[in-house]
Amino acid sequence: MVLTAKARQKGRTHEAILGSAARLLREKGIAGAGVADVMKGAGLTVGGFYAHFESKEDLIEETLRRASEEVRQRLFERLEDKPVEKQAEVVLKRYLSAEHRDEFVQGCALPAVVGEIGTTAGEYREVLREQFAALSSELERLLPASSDPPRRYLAIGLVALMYGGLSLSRALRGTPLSDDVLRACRALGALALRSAGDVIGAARERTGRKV
Amino acid sequence: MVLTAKARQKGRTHEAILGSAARLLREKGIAGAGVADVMKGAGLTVGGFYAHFESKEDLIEETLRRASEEVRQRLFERLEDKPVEKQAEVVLKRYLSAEHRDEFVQGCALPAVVGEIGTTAGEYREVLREQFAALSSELERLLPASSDPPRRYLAIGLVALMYGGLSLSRALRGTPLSDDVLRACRALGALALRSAGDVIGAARERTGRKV
DNA sequence: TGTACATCAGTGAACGCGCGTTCACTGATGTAC
DNA sequence: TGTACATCAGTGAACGCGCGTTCACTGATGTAC
Repeated sequence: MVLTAKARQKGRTHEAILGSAARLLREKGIAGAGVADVMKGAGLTVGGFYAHFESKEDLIEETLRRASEEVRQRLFERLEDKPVEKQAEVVLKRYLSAEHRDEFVQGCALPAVVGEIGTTAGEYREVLREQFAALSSELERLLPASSDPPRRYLAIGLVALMYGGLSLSRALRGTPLSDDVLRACRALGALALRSAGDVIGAARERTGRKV
Repeated sequence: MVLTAKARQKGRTHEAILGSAARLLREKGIAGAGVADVMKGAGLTVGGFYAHFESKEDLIEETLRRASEEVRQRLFERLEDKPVEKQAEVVLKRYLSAEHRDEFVQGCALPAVVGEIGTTAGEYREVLREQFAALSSELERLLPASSDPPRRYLAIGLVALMYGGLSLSRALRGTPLSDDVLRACRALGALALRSAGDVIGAARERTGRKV
């Protein structure tokens, strides 16, 4: 027997803690997601926490990785239904939707953590770097070939636009500006995608070959 | 005598506290800017704080307003030297420069506060709304007439891009991605500005009149 | 102008509170014989 | 299979610490006569 009943139960509890942490993290940020609250959200008491994680820092790192991966998966799923040249825009619209802004349980956690990572010693900088890179390179694969800006930069810029828009929209929740920000970012993103495509088209016309 | 020496001294101290608070706020965020530290930075001790501000919340509101106004002023100064059609891009480049990213003393405070405003009860939402609106409408005045997206939305989107880029770049400080993010956002912004201009040009050609 | 009192910016210790972490303990599960 | 012991996930109170705020106090400045 590789896994005893006890070990299986521990695994389930571990997941429950991570789930509770992800929810609180998105809603209240790193500092706002207290260990006692996280455990309460998983139906447990504080003391048991350290049987599962070395420290709060450890929990946050694992939660960030897990949550980012989930969001990324949901963001890029079922794209085959859409025409290739529209797929990037679909991702943009999913991310910059009012539903995603209001979705604390499953939504993107970046808006709740980037500021804190920037202002504190930055223990989580590496996790952010790796998750940001994963997001932008997955988006890059949906972009048309482009030379100005290069495809990689276009992807990075779009992710920054998406993050900035969602972040501000969440912070402005309840005011009319909140929806305006989402709309504006969708429009700006679409304009950039269209233009990058056009540049390709124009270049192709001029040079008579693929770029 | 309208202002006694004592009152003048108090005014100077008030400014010193605000200056110290602005510095700490940009560097460490709202939660990280402790009242005792702020007072120490102004060469004072904790207790005196409440002769100047009702509460920490009061201090942060005043600091946010003051700091945003200063940044806005610096961002839009000496633009007359530049050709009209380049002014918006100059603002973008100033905001998304490596110098601005590293500038804690005078740089933009938004990256340090937006996340916290989004995740806490949001006492500062109104201040953010008003400062965000001021920034985007000042930028709007530098943009070419545009109908898709409308000029106002273009401005809002660009501010979100600027904020997102600076925010991520600061959080990724020290990694190569940090510079890439700035570069990518500058390129994306420039592309959008160019394209919005082109759309106008194209529409003008088609319709034979000003749009 | 001089004197006696009032004001109040600023001091520094103390307060209550919430946080991350520790710790002695419990009891169900797992292991050894 | 049954029994005695070991393990360890989870409990809940307690710890130290940093925070925002309060408070009795000081002493220089301002006011009234």
